[in-house]
Amino acid sequence: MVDAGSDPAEQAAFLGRNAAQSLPGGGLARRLEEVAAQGRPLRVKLGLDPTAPDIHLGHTVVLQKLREFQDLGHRVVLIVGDYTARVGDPSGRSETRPVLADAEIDANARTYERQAHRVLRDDAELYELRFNSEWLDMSMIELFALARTTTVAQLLDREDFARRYASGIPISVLELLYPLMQAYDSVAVESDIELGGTDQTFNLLLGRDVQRHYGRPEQCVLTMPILPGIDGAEKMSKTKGNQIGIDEAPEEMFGKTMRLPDEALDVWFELLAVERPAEATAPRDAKRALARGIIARFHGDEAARAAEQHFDRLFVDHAVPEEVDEARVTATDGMIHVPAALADAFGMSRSEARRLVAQGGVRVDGEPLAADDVDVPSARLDGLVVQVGRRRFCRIRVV
RNA sequence: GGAGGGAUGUCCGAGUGGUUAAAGGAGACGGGCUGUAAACCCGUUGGCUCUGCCUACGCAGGUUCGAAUCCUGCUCCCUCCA
Repeated sequence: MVDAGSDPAEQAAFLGRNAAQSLPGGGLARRLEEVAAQGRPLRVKLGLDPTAPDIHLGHTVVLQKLREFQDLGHRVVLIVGDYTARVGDPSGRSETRPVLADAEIDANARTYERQAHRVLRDDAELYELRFNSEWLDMSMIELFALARTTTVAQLLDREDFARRYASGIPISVLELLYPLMQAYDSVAVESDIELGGTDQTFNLLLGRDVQRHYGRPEQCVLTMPILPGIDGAEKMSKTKGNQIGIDEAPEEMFGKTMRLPDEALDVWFELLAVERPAEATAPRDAKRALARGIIARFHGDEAARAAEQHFDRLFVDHAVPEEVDEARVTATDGMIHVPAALADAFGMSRSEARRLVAQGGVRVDGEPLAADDVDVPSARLDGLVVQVGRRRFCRIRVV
């Protein structure tokens, strides 16, 4: 498990080892001592807004940290922001988030909980799930009390708001309210410590102010660095399409990890807490180890091995994968209209299919189709695997 | 309430009556090189029944042989003043 003793100072050092910031300085250790004296575990809060339907590796950095708290016997309070999702966290945003429909939020919330459990321990003593609609669906009077705790100047002090305000990009009052709602979550669940990415620093710290206004003990704040996406540069996010979702197939995870730029290897190893191979290991092999580690966590060792084999088969041996999707296409007078067949098989437009063929990006049995292969005899494709680019495959079945 | 400015393709951003499916960049995709890395080179990037046709520059109308470009109304946004 975790090689940290029960001594508060040791625990604090262990928990803070790969964190970005622990605020206030020394606060975590003090709080650990307090609860130890009271003979209770810490209440460790994490809020997740169910805005995107899937949890990706970026989220797991913080979840993994929560898991470490659990492993030390502390209680995790996971808050699904079903209410705050109706506002949209403006953190790091340069523009207003689109608001989601209720049904969508509910579905996402369920997915989130299920996925979070792939990292967290589902032990009643160590885990508590709350929905913030439970307390945020408050009366105006209560909202007034909350709104009184914070000034506009405080809110506009936040970097992203300040930047938007300065450059004339709209900020809605609703967005201004967001940090207050998140802060109120802390009041409601009596959190001792709240986790989040570094982009959450302001919100997390505001939680302290608001708790103080409500006469509650102020939470400590632990922020984790932001995991870059598979482009190695920008924050991992579904919107940017640079994510690895924890529900993705092992083969996908392996391939995507292998595409990670070398420069990002260190951060990934550290933040995902995957064991690093020896110093001298070549980047390519280190990356393989990283990929195996990631897959082993979510799919198990066996899947990790299989994924690596699959990868070798495809990209080292340049062979066709064992299992490929099959598409049924119709032939007319024994001829197949290639753009139509490709469009159906790969979910692209016919124009796109034409372009790819013209560029030599479509292969059948390793042989590229020629630009004038628009209508071909069905025998040329029937039962064969068509490859588009380097990693898209589909078997064509004429019906 | 008043005055002014803005809305262009996935995104950013040119274009202010005529070879404009719309410069340029980013991203993405395909090819080459490779370690499915980076860097680099080449190409593509609205749709279709594809040497042509259709649809596109916030929405709806109008002027014109011809509009993303001009006019009218509407929607949304920004700035300043009250």
